[in-house]
Amino acid sequence: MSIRTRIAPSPTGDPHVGTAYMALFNWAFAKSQGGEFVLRIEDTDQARSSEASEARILAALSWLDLPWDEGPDIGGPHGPYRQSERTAIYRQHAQQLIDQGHAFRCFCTPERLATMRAEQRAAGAPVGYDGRCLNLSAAEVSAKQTAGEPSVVRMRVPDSGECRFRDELRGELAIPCSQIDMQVLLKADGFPTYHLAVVVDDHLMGITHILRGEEWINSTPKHKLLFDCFGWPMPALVHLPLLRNPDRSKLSKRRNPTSIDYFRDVGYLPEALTNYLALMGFSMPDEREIFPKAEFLQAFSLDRVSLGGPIFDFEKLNWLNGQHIRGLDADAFMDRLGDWALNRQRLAPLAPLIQTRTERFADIAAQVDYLIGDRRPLSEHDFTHRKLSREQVVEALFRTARACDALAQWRQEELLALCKVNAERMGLSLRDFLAPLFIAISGRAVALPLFDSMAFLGADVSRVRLREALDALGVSNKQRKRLEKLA
RNA sequence: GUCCCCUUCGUCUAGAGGCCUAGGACUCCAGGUUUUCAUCCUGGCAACAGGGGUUCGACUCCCCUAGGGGACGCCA
Repeated sequence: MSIRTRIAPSPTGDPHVGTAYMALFNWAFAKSQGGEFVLRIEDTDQARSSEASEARILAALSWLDLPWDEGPDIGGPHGPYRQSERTAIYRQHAQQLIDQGHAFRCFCTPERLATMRAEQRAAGAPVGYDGRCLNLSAAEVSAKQTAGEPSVVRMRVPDSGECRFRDELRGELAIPCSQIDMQVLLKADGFPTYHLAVVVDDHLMGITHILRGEEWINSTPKHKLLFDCFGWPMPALVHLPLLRNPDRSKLSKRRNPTSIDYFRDVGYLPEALTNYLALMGFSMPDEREIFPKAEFLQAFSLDRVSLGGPIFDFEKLNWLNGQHIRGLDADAFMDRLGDWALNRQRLAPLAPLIQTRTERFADIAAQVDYLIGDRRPLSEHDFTHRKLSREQVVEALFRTARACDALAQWRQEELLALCKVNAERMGLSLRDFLAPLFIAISGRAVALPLFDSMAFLGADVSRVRLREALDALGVSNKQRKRLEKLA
């Protein structure tokens, strides 16, 4: 049987470099053995999923040149490849589980569940559903349903024993059943949770090997149980290590740029990024470090995968990107540079801003330098302001950085709104509040409009610049603690 | 708190019981090439988490401890 792997991103934000990492390994594993690589969109979270995000993920994976054989855009024999279009399938399977006694209706409110968890945690017990609705009679269930009470479907879990499964890199793993929660399978809105959808789809789409992040090991028993209930064979499992921040925590946008678009925008070559990602947990048999994707594919083998969580090291990525750039011949170099810098599509949003401010084309470079390339390095005295104290400058930057970290949608209106709110809280005019931000983002007091600039630069670059500004000002731990308590 | 995973230079890693005086790469340092800088070349600093076993022999196998990470959502 032919090998089939998949990448199953959730379109809930920026295309994440972790998705690229998993896609690369899934792609390499399948393709190295003549198999297929499937792209499936896991958009079962109605509140957070967006078409825009899906489009960006597809574009990002295309940019990295990780082509999929089946997917929402190109179809295939196992479609649809978007989970929101498969809800009937999940409902039918959930019903089957109920009919066979493997699942049950639960009417507990989110509020009750939250209190329950808080109590369990306080008591030091394993946190999980307490089984209140476990033994509702059929009559009780239908009475509640006709009364219009919202409900979910939960899976039943054996209350003793342990769940065993095999990880191709770690061998046999066992997790006590007491640790497995009675997971919600179907939400009140009729959409499946990840756990139901992933099992049903992986089976129906003929996935033979699941390469995913280590963070999933603990929920594997839920999946194993479901595969068993349905009487389906479990795909082979490969849990890859997680990419880490320098402090070894899971890579996060709060501490590092994580959007694939960031890497494109600041001028990394896609082949350099995939090359670098291939080095995370994998090594060539001859220890070569600079190689094209085709050779990675050729050499790929699970027994060359290591398990320690690799720290994402921009220094080494920069070196590697330099190697790839210098490896280009002059023509290719010019083409690639042109695609990056003088890209019509990329520059389009800038045109209306620059045109009105230009008398000679020579004026342009100085206006956009901080948008096309890096902003100049900052020091403390760049932030001296005629009205604002140093403390106020720091606070304005901190508030903005914090709000930006939490921002779901990187849009001008949202940015303006968050600045207005924070300026008001500090009792400052918007103009004064924005002054340090201009410095942080552009490196100067007078620049193109701030929110246009931030929108153009994107979330990751903007966040990095705000963090760097705070670093330049040298915020003490004491001050940081005070700032973190601010409303 | 409960459970699970992981552990070789600061970082990415090689290492499948003797090839190990532990190798390579990034960073850093020193020298060389270069009108400057960068590239490039040469050299250097730097690690088997600790403790017990098993074995003639342990970086490699087992156990314990420690450290790190992850999971515990009607998120994925």
